[in-house]
Parts: sequence; C-alpha cells; structure tokens
Amino acid sequence: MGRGKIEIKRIENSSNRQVTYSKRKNGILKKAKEISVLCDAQVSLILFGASGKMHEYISPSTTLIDILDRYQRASGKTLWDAKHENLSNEIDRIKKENDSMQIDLRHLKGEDITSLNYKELMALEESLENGLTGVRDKKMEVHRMFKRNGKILEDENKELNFLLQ
Amino acid sequence: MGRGKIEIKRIENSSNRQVTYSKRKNGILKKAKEISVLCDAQVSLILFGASGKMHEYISPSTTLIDILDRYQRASGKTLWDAKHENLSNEIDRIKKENDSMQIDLRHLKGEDITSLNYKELMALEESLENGLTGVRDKKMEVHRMFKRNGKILEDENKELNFLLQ
DNA sequence: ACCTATTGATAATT
DNA sequence: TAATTATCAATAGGT
Repeated sequence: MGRGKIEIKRIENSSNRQVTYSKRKNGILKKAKEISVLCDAQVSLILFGASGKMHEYISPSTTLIDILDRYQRASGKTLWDAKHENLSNEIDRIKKENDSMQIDLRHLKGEDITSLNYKELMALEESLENGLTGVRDKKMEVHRMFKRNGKILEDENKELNFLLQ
Repeated sequence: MGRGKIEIKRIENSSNRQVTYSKRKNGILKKAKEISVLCDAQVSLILFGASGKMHEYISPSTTLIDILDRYQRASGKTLWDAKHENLSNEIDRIKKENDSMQIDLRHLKGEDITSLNYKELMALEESLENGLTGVRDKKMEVHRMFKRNGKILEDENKELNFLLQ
C-alpha cells in the first residue's frame, strides 16, 4: 500500500516506526469513524504509541463504559470485577501485615503476652532491652547537647552583659 | 475504495450495510493488528455490529485491563465506579496506618530515633520500661509455673513407682 | 511536512 | 452468501 510492500513485522528504524505509526493511526481512526457511521456499529478504539501518547475513537452513539459493559456480557470476561478482586487481594495482604505488626506492637508494650512461650518471652525481653539501650543512649546524647548549647548561650549572655556595661 | 466511491453516511439498505460491516470489520481488525506489530503500539479495538455480535482485537503484548488503566490515567476519565474508589481509599488508609506502625515498631527497637525530641524519647523510654516490666513479670510467672509443674510430675512419678513396686 | 508510485481495501456485480 | 474485479483509498519511500 505504498511505494513498496512491507512485511508485517516490527519496524526496526525508530523514526520510520514513529512516522508509520502516525500515518496508520490516522488511517485506522478514520476507518473506525467510517464503519461506525456507515454501518451504525458501536466502536471503541484506543491506541497507545511507543511514545506513550493516547488516541481514541468511541462511536458518538455510545460511551466507552457502555461498550465495556457489553464487552463483559458478550465475552464472559470480567473487567472491573477482576480489578476489584486485585484490589481486594491487596487489601487482604496489607491487612495481614497490619495485624501482625499490631501484635508485635502490643507485645512490645507488654500486652497480650500470655500466649507466648518462654523462648518467645526471652526474645521479646532482649528486643526491649536493646531498644531501651538505644533510646537511653540517644537521650543522654540529646541531654549533653542541651547542656553544651545552654553553656554557650550562658557565655554569650555574660559577654553581652559585659559589653552593655 | 471500490467500484464506485460512497458517501460516509449510514447505508440505508440493511443487507448492504451488513455486508459492508462484515468486510470493513475484517479490514479494520487487520489494520489494528498491523499497526500493533509494525509500530509496537498497544491497541484495543472493540466492535459491535448492528446484529449485536462482538469482535475485538487487543495487542498481544498487553491486556484490555491494562489499556483501560492507562486510558483512565491519560484521559482523566474514570471507568471503574465508586466501588473502586472506596477500595482504593481503603488501601490508602491502611497503608498509612501501616507506615505509622512501621515507624512505631522501629522506634521501639531503638531505630530511626535521631529525629525524636527529648520529650518523645522520654515517652518512648517509659513505654519500653513498662513493656520490659510486663515481659519480665510474665517470664517469672512462667518460670514459677515450670517449677511447680516439675514438682507435680516428680510427685506423680514417685507415686507411680511406688505403686509398681 | 508533502508527493506519488504502488499496494491494499472494498463497492458493485455476478 | 461467497467470489471476482474495477476502482478508490491508504501509505512507503523519497524529497
């Protein structure tokens, strides 16, 4: 359909591919409009080129949602139900993660530990001791910092007072 | 594009319309495949003729759901209904909860506490001390229980041995 | 982008 | 309906 025939396989030269895409995109969109008008067909055509830009044609007599509804009924495939299922699964997964963290947190606060065995209690104790050590070290550090800053401010104060007098 | 050119308007003669639909349907499906292969475009084409029969082409490299997801992002239109939004919102909410617990857990393990101020460190220390107290009490209790059970078993043993003899 | 030789699609006819 | 084919339409390669 041009100066020479071409094989139907991926065009390797990227700029040729881009040009061909642009031309054929216009062609197929035109075809979609034509069949829709000529034969009163309901058409949904969505195109994404390599550049990521989208082009679409939906018959004016309908909407994409309508077409997708009919698609689901006609094909037996589910679109948004499948989508729902994916989301539901994700929720389940995250909720489980959530619950397990919830439990860990409660344990670390000394709650709900009746069900733990001795070994688990030991591990928990160690974790708490480590945490406490870390926090106390940090507290000390912050405390020292405070004192040092306080000292500096005090010195500055003295100096300023001296200068004023 | 044939023995005579035709105006692009609804074909009134219903059997002509049907024939033209059938031919053009094949044509546009072929075009869809071609652009998809030649230009590695992602294409979704869904057709409903007047008879109600459906025909479709989806690029093999993708799925209709994928294309519709991208469609929503590109067009800003929403296809999945409120139900989806609810689920998405719930996921966001749970994820936030998750993140916050994640942070609490790390703090309780003495990690990532550089950003905490003195007051927060104090509260954390207290929480850890309380946790530790609880865990140590429980450990003691379990320990005592062990010993008592051990005693009971020892007694039972003696009794059984006595009976056997 | 535009041009045009050439292939491809299809309207009318059988 | 399905096949044929004359004609129109789309487009590949070149500018």
